[in-house]
Amino acid sequence: MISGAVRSYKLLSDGRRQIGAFDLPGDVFGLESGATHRLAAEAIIDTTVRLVKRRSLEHAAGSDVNVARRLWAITAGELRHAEDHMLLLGRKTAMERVATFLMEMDRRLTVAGMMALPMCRRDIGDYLGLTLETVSRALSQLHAQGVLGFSGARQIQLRNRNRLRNMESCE
Amino acid sequence: MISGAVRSYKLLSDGRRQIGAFDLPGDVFGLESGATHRLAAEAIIDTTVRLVKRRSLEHAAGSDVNVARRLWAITAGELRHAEDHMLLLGRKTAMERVATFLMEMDRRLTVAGMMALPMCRRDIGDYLGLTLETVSRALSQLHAQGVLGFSGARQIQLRNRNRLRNMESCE
DNA sequence: CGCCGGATTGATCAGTTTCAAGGCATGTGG
DNA sequence: CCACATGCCTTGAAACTGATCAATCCGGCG
Repeated sequence: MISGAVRSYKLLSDGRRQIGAFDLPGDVFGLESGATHRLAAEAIIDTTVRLVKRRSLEHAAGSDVNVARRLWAITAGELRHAEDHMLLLGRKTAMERVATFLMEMDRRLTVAGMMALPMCRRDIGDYLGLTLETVSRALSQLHAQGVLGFSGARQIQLRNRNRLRNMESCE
Repeated sequence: MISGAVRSYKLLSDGRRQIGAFDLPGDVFGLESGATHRLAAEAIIDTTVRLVKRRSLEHAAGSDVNVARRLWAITAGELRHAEDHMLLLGRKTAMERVATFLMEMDRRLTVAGMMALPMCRRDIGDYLGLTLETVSRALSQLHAQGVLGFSGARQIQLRNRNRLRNMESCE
């Protein structure tokens, strides 16, 4: 992916949604070993992606061991993320989830001390297995504690990363 | 894996546990593309596994394209399972989780109409992001409804798979 | 027979969701 | 330039689901 932001998700028949990952510039997504699509993907904001045909990938993987290794490594990286995320969804509290989310996004998209979130509160909730209200309340609480500052709802500055790291409840 | 049953899990520092997968005979587990271990794995019952050295795998993958493809496919299969499980953990109700669990185990270990669960209620809870009490209550309720029968707490016979499939709340 | 770990069941509690109201920014048309 | 509509976000109160705490129960085994 070149620029923008994408959400990859699954839906239940009644509309409940679980976002499995947010894809940001530099990420590879939609990669598949088998035949069928696993997750739906949508751009959240204006997005530019680089398309690679399955055919040409298979060809390259078949002829070059390093390409094959690289493809495997990408899938393994996604699996690692999914395993971390299962721990979050199954066992963390709402505040721990939001803290973990902020640390992840800080790592991936903070520039010059500011983090510009491309997604709305509902998307964050569907990523963390929470409602948008619970996400909003957690962010408000962190703001009240001085852990973060806002410049508009989606422009966030982390003021106390240590505090946040403690709230994450890591392995 | 030859025989037995294994649980693969992650722990939080305070002991909360999330089981990412149960591995049963025929499954490959512990496969890794990078260097480090991602999940801890423990046998639940007496278990026999076939060990393969990382070194020899890497060698085989480097020289044989089909082996490389197969390794990638195994990791991709684990990713697919993790994505389904994130949907369960993030968005399904307790009863839907238990129903999904029963359908999965039915597929993987029912023989002659009986399913012999190798894991205790706590393990099931830690797999489904629930407490052991909630799992027990859901199973009791299904028993009362005639959806399943017990012969001892871990010997289960599914009597109404259609009903169970409806409770699963699939995609 | 009596012990022991695992399982069930009951009562209460707490965290998150749900429902509802209102606020704030952005954009559009008069 | 202002009035107003719209989408997103915040906040409050009530309701609910699943967690916690606690008491048995059951089955296998020494």
